[in-house]
Amino acid sequence: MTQDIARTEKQLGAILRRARKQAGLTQSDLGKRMHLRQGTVSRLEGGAPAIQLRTLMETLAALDLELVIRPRSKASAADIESVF
Amino acid sequence: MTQDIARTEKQLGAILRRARKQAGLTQSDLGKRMHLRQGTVSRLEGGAPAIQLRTLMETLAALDLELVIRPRSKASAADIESVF
DNA sequence: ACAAAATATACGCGATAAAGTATATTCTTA
DNA sequence: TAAGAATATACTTTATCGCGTATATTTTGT
Repeated sequence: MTQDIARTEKQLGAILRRARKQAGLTQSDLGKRMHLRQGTVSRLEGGAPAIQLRTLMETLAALDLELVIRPRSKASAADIESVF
Repeated sequence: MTQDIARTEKQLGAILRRARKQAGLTQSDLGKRMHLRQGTVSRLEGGAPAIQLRTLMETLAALDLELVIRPRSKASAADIESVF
């Protein structure tokens, strides 16, 4: 699964956490790459809604990820939380 | 063209602006859909980096868009998107 | 060219992010 | 099960959000 859909902050956080772990990084490691506190990374991954956009974009860059914006796919169930 | 890559806040803003116009909405129209002021929509579309994540997610929902997070495309042979 | 509509900015205000620093709590794993 | 590591929380300070409201500056249509 190289593509993950995020419609909520929580989904987005879960995706980022998985990507970070896959890269073998701790929150502190990742934070050091972009001047973010470990605690800030924790909030982002936890799905805090009031995180700043800059923080998200920096994190994506640090994890070598990119954002794709597209019309909502209809096929998928609206229910989410299906994190294994 | 149904998929737009955003690696910076400015790119993201431009994509949202295009989607809004395509939906035939003004910034005020869009703002009313989610309790955001016209001025806030303006900043988001302008690429302000300190916009809050919640604001982005609400805007995506109001425009019936979704976010996809994926590894950065290499732009070489692996770039499947540029078939057009 | 002009009026109307749309968008960009601005100010005060309450709320809150993120820094800096520290500690508590929850995993790991030897 | 007891470290040790990783993650979640907390407090103060500084900066900025988004609101409400208003206005300035484009952009659009006739």
